[in-house]
Amino acid sequence: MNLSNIDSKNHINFLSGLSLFENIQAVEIESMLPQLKIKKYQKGEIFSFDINNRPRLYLTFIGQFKLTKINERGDEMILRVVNAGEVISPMHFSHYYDVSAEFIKDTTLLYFSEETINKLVKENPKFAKNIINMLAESVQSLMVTAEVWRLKNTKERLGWFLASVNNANLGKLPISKSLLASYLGMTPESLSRALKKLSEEGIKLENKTIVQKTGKELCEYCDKVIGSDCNVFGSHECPLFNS
Amino acid sequence: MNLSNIDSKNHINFLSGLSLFENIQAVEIESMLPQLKIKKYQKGEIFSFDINNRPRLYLTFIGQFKLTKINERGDEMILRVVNAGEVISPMHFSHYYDVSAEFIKDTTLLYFSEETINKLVKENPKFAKNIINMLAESVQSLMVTAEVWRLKNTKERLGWFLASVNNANLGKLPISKSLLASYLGMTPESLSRALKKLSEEGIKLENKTIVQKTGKELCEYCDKVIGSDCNVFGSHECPLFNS
DNA sequence: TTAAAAACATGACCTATGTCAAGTTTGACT
DNA sequence: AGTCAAACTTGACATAGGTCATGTTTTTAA
Repeated sequence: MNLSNIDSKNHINFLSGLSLFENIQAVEIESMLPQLKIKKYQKGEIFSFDINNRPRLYLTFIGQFKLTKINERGDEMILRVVNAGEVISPMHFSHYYDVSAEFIKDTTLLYFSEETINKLVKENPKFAKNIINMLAESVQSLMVTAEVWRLKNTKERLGWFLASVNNANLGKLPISKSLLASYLGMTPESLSRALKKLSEEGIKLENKTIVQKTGKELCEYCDKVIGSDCNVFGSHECPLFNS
Repeated sequence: MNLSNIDSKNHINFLSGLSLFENIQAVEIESMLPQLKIKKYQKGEIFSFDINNRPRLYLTFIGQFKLTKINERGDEMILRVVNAGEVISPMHFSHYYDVSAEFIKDTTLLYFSEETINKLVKENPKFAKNIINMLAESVQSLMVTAEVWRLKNTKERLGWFLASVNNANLGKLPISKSLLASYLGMTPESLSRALKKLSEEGIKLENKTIVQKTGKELCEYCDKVIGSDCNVFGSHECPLFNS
């Protein structure tokens, strides 16, 4: 796909807003544009990161998709829900690891090839640092996810997710309930029941928005990683530092 | 702790054998030694990666420990079992993430401070690439672990672990059964029962060593990521490519 | 070599969460 | 506005795997 001037401007703006391009000068980003490829996907489409299109780094320009693994029995695990502005780099996965993207909304992905990224890492220590930060964040988020799955029951998992949404997304649920259930590793039925229990504690969902009775109920489900986005984090009001 | 000449030699040999120092010249490694610190721990000791000693990168010179998270109820999750020659970099974790190391054997850790590592990343693109590879491996291994926990039952989890040990470690179990149970997210009782089911399929543990009836039984539990270490991987004998 | 402790195995029972089936609500498209 | 499909809820029931109690084997230490 050829890029018009307007597209180029848009892409430069988009890229320079990403933390992956923090401290990278505009001229330098501009010089990368010829290597930038674009691909559009429709809602519902499935795209497999196989040997031909895994060794890349993808940037979500517009849209939303889920990164999933499916086993022989057909059980699905959602590794991550990727939103506009987020990056995934299957080029850093094992050569033999199969993952698929299933698009939740119409989506436009931008991507660079592995060589382009590796060249940049070699030539620009700041970019290397940004890649390192991105991977470190993936590690962190996977460790937290593992913990949530392993040590929390359904109600706690849901509470944890709502607490994180409340901090990061102003209480607006970014995904549907059934997708959320799958992401949290439970059935929609269990999510429904968990929500019922939470509503007894004063935590409700009204029209995809989180509503708390006093506004503090979700604090019980917060942790230090998601809490660092909260405006009372670390203060005397924050239960995480008062026990 | 001061380092003798002999220690220095040992450490240089040790470091240059790590994939983290691949393609790094011996002189360069030598120049880093003044920044290298050493700490010894005894079996059973617990060490918390808190604010004072998290911003580092640790290299396991001798010994074995488990990286764990514990929740309020006291349930423990093993994130990783770290063996001699392996690296962990809590400096790349979130500022607020608490993890502990519990030493399974007497252990000697070497470490560099965050500044030392970051300086090296800045100055040496090859080292930056090695750090990126290390983090990418962490991401990969956490994704696989998540999949194992989420999509496999106890028997399959154990089978998967035995298959990976069989490929990577010549069939010798590197940890005790109760530690393994905890690592696989089940109770020792469940592991015992899972082992019983596997023995009906011709897979047994004799004196911490895996014994298979025909030698192919574990292939059923293999996947493409752990299989890439196997000597029949990808050939017509390999069930992963024959279905 | 033996005693004590730790690790492991086995059975009975319990519980969280999955499955299935039958509604009910919501939302998208004429 | 009305229709249909999808999303969600609720109840009855099933089951994998946890808990607890007891017995056996292995390891450690004197």
